[in-house]
Amino acid sequence: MTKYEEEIYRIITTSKDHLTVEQIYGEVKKKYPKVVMATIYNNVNKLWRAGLVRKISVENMPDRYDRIIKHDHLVCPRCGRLTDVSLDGIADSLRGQLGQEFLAYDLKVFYICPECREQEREQ
Amino acid sequence: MTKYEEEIYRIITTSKDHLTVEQIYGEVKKKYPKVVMATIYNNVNKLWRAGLVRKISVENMPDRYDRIIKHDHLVCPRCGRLTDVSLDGIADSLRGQLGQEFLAYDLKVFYICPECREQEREQ
DNA sequence: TTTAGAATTAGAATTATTCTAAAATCATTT
DNA sequence: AAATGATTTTAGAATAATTCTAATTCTAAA
Repeated sequence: MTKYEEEIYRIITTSKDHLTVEQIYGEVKKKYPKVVMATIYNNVNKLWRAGLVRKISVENMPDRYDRIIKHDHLVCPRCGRLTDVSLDGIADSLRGQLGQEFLAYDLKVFYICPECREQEREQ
Repeated sequence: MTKYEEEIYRIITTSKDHLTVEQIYGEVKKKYPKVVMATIYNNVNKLWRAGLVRKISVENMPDRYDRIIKHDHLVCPRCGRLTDVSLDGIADSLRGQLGQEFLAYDLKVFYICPECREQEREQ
């Protein structure tokens, strides 16, 4: 691993949030102020292709990066907030219903997050 | 509905495939050769915001559009092919496990499609 | 040290998408 | 049918996101 790979890997896997390349860029800059965007792209893609980080795509939102460890996501369509959640039994259910092997699955549940629900009440 | 909205809606909802804006553009052009890309973007976004079509985002693939009718997707990470599939019991399982209401969910199952599996065997 | 290979940089190039203002179209009222 | 105002479409510029390329720097082995 090169220093940037290592740093970017560390940032993605230790962050509580789900970071965009823009945000990762901001973080890497704190330690290596001269880094350029191309390096962030190079390295997140490398990490992603190597299966070391996970990329999360949601319609009309920038891609975000996450640790690999298996979990699902709640997505608030109002504010874009992602929340980790672990749902049981999905893989078993898929295995039962699909007549074939699968590699992985990706489950997003859309809901209005508490903050947005609160805001709505205020209006 | 304007003529383009109508045409684009028809194209998305009657296609067997899951079309990109590029492909929708190609289709609309058959009937209205002078149409420009901006019109496609305007109208798919309008349809999407109105909840009349669904947008599908998969990492490292262009967004695609689909009919609204509820179903899940198999995704082949090799070739990008999307296949419709209807999986039962997911919503119930979510309702049981989440302590809160949700709006919708989005489930993608990654698998190597028959064509790609075949290709692999040939090598 | 020198050198070969990999990593990083800078910036250009490409692609995707949005924005803006003008032109065209449409529906409605006169 | 002509005039009006509202909406839609167009063209092209502007912006944003991402990739590419070639030059430079770094690293580690000979």
